Amino acid sequence: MPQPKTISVLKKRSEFLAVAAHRKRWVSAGFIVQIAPRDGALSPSIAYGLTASKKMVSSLAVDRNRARRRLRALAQTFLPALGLAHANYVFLAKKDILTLPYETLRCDFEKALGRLKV
RNA sequence: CCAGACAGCCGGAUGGCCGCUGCCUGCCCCCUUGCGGGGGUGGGGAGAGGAAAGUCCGGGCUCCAGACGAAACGAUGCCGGAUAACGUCCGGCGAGGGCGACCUUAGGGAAAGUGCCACAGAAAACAAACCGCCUGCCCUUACAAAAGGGUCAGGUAAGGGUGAAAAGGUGCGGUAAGAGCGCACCGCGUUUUUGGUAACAAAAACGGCACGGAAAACCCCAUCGGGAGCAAGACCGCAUAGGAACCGCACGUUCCCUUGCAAAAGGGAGCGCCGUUCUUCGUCACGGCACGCAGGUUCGGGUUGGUUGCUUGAGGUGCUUGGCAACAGGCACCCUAGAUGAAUGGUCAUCCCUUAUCGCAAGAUAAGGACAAAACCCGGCUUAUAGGCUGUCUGGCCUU
RNA sequence: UGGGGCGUCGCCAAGCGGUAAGGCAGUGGAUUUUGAUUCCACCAUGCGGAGGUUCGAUCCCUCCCGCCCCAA
Repeated sequence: MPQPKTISVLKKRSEFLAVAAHRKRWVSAGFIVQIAPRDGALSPSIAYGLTASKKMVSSLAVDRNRARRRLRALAQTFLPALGLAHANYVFLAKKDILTLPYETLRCDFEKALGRLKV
């Protein structure tokens, strides 16, 4: 729940590529999670990035924005408690994230984070 | 009440919990001489659209380019007005559609020129004779008349058939048969007059039909247009390097002045050459005529961070004045998103609406909530759009 | 942001004002004992969609839809 700032956001293209190159991921119905180790010296020990592409989600900007917001809501709420320290996460949205109930997404989120190790 | 036309508006509502991005602000800490900056933690307030879309036009703004003109290229195209501008809007005109309210309209020029009009048809554009009709001549029956005929000579655009289109239409006269050959009306053209700013309309006279379509075929005429775009542009930081290769250079000439004995040097003017603007050309302007600096092209290498531009603007709302209107003027009030792997939300509840099922009904349950999200900013156009509301008008039916 | 191009049968495609070539594939038949090859025949509710110009549009014009490429 509301904690002092313990997570930050990935913004650079090179950071996204580094996480993808680590090749560890978990696939669920609504999204895909990728994980990579994070430099321990950086002050927030967890960081995440979001991707909603035209190919995987929808060609409409409205749908892509909604998919990204649902993912961001999940990450902001549960990642500080469930995420591993010194890790970078990247979430890729899939088309079904627009229609799945929130409760299902929450269960998938917990399961995916439990399975992934650096 | 039904059907319809036009104009305008809305684009789910309220609340709880948890968040995001700017702005204002209280407190604490750190850096700084100071201005100020950074971090933490509270509070307040703001936060997608009518199309934000497609990127089809027009501008503002910014940078680049020495000025102007012509050609080329592109766009527009009835008339008048509005506007910063437009291919937009408003008001008219003409043409077409609808019983009507109203709607549609790329609508300059075809006697400046070139080209096109397939098939069919005799003929498709300085018209033309296939059938037919008529006259003459000739032949035959049977001398003439009449009828029939002809590898004959003419006349004829009334009739036939073809075609999208056949060279004014209808009627009367006229004729060998016909024909604007003549006349009346209609159409067309020219001229004049009247009304109108104009497009155009109306009337009169004359002409006697001359002028087919098509310019969304080329084209001509008129008007407009310099190019690129906020990834424009500016600043800071970082990094690399002070790279490599190649290209080009007119080495002019005449006169005058100054210094000098002279050689020569400096300055000025003319001609010539070279360079400088956007595809080309021209006129003018500016600069140059040097063995040394600068220039151009290509290759190689580095950065793809931050700040700014960035939201006060042809701005909104209300009242009012002018105008048929688009719109313009005046006064008052208001400040209403500024993100950049890109905020403006997630979730829950109640209500509203729609659909489905159950039910006589009240109602219950379930599913769902149109299109579509700013990316420098405006004015338009086009396209998408569930459901709903308001006003004016038209046609029909019923009742009084 | 700016610029350019393409949609024609299941596939590859020509045509670019006058009734839509051709090849591959498919279907049927002939040849063959059978198959391949070869030969013959058949195969497009109308050229991505909607309007307009024209007598007539795949072609010309306008607006949409889908796809691709280039520059920064």
